[in-house]
Amino acid sequence: MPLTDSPPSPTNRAELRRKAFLQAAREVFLEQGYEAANMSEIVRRAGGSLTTLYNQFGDKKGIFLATLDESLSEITHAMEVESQSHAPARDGLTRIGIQFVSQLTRPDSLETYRLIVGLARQFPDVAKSFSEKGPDKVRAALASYLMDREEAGEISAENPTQLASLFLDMVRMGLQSRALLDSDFRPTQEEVEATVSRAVDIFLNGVATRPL
Amino acid sequence: MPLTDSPPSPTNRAELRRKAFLQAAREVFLEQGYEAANMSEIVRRAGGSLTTLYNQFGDKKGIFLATLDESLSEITHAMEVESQSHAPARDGLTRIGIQFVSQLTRPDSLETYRLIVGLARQFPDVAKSFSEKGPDKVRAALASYLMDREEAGEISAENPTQLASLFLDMVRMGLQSRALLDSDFRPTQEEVEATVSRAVDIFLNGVATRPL
DNA sequence: ATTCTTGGGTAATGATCATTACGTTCGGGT
DNA sequence: ACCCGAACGTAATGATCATTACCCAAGAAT
Repeated sequence: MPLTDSPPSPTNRAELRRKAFLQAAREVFLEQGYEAANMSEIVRRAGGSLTTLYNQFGDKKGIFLATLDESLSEITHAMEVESQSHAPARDGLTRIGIQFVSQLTRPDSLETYRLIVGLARQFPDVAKSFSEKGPDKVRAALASYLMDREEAGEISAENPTQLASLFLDMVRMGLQSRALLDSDFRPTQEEVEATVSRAVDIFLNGVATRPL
Repeated sequence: MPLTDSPPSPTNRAELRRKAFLQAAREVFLEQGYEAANMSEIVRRAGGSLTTLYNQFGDKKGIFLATLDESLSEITHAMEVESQSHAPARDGLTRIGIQFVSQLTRPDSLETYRLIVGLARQFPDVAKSFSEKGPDKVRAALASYLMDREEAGEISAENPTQLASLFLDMVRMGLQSRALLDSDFRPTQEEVEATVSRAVDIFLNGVATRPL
């Protein structure tokens, strides 16, 4: 287990190696997938040697989990929703939606998600930890914002968590599911905004021309 | 290319073999994933021999594509949406939604989807063909139903296709995304109905207590 | 300077398959 | 009963790795 204290000037050699390995491994896993990824390729890109790689991470699964951890914390961190806001519903939802979708359709978020979904059977713990750190957190944050808006009398939110899920799925999946299946597709900022704005419309007011 | 005519009584031997291979291959691919799937294991389960397997399908990718085709047509066929219906919006949407979600959360639909998503980078053509045969078809069917409902004056549907996507994503993803990450999760009929009914409510009337 | 530890480079080692080759057997058409 | 092509079963063949062994260099500590 790496200690955080190190001699002042000569920055921990091992630490540098580790960073380089993680960076390279992440590239390789995202590009090739878990099975197809080649340990030697990682070393080729990171420099260093197979020996060191194995000493630091144990085995292939070990280094894979380590890279996932890094990717996850990066993604989920960038998603710390601004749900403390007391902005009016339309504004707040739009802002949150755009933030959320932009984050999820970044190429490496997508690739990471592909990996996790593909391996959910093999590594259930990874998938679970992802759910908790990512989706669950965002949903909870949005739910609390919705409750705030209900108190303001703008909306009716009996079941805020379920409602939050519905909204997130709505803004998210149009673009994400397309992107998941077509790895060349990358939505523009305008597309993101248009999708979100349409979703917010429907979420708030529905499509009925009269109560149905 | 296999001809469809065969001697009346002695049902085409090759045809039987083919069915058995496809069935076994599908099991193996869904259980193990593409890379990990073992050709000999397929033969072990199907009976017959490696030689015959290769003669019928060419190579591993070939038999994989063949099984995918079968899975897809099975799924989409079962979903030949009752979009010809002229039922009132709430009824029609509810029925379509339930049908759709039940279908997609079946274990082998989920596993098939996992496989395709995981391989989208490696075999873009597979992912594309899946999109066309599956999602695109369903979306189009729903869009036409929405237009019908617009003519009936029940809803306003400027952009029916986009609207269809939003609705489908809404009903679908709550359960599907949970199931994708947790391979043990299987929604009950009640959960499906509750989710869909809530989604239909919001889709039709929104959550706003007054126009926003 | 010398030992000691850790990382580097290269080449085993051992598995695990996809894919093919080969000699045998079987069914059914004559 | 005889023949032919299609299946069988088994065992190559050849790749491709994960993982390990070995031996050498360099830096730190003594």
